[in-house]
Amino acid sequence: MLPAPPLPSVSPGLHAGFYDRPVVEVAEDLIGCTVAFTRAGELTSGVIVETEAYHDSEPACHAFAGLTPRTETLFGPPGRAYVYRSYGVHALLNAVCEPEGVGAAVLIRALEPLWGIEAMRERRGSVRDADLCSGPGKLTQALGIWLSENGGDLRRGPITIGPRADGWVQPSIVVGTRVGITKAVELPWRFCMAGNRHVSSPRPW
DNA sequence: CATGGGATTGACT
DNA sequence: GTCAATCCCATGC
Repeated sequence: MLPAPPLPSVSPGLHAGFYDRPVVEVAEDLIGCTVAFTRAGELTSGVIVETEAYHDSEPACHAFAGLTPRTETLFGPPGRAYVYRSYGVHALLNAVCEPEGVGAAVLIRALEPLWGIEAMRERRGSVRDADLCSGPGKLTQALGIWLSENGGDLRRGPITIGPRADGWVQPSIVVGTRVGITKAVELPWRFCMAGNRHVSSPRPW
């Protein structure tokens, strides 16, 4: 169960040091935090219910091949948005972690919608509400996040990630292996809010 | 410079 | 369950 939702304003972002830690730790701690984005004056936000960690030491991470034009943001300072195109079709949102010079990020894979649900429905078409943000490509579509947001500061916006709400109760978190990759498939670096209906498939329970 | 492979989704069988 | 869409960019010749 989620606590009462925060006010529908852009909450202050998490402090800079939050992201300057081991990426797997940040991935777990981001569960329950809030992503917000305003496009065309319309605020949409949701609670993070699923994440995955990626690190340049393992081959599933884009940064594994080193610093390239694509991975510039990944190797940059922590607390920025890494947004890239997936399968030529979708935009995927990540939070850059660990010190500058280390290529690491948390992929935001699913949200439980909080505000702007009507705007999400308009952008997503006729899908069940539980599927508005139940996948990494779905949530960027629902919030209206595009590649131009790559490199943005997650504390200042336009995309912000705010802390867990007051009264937040730590839920049980289910750990699993990452989705859709072919390398380093065994690493248990996927984190999901247990039993939450907005977690993407395949569900780890 | 040509090639091929995705951190996915939705439509269809 | 299968499969196409669609494009950035890393890799290799």
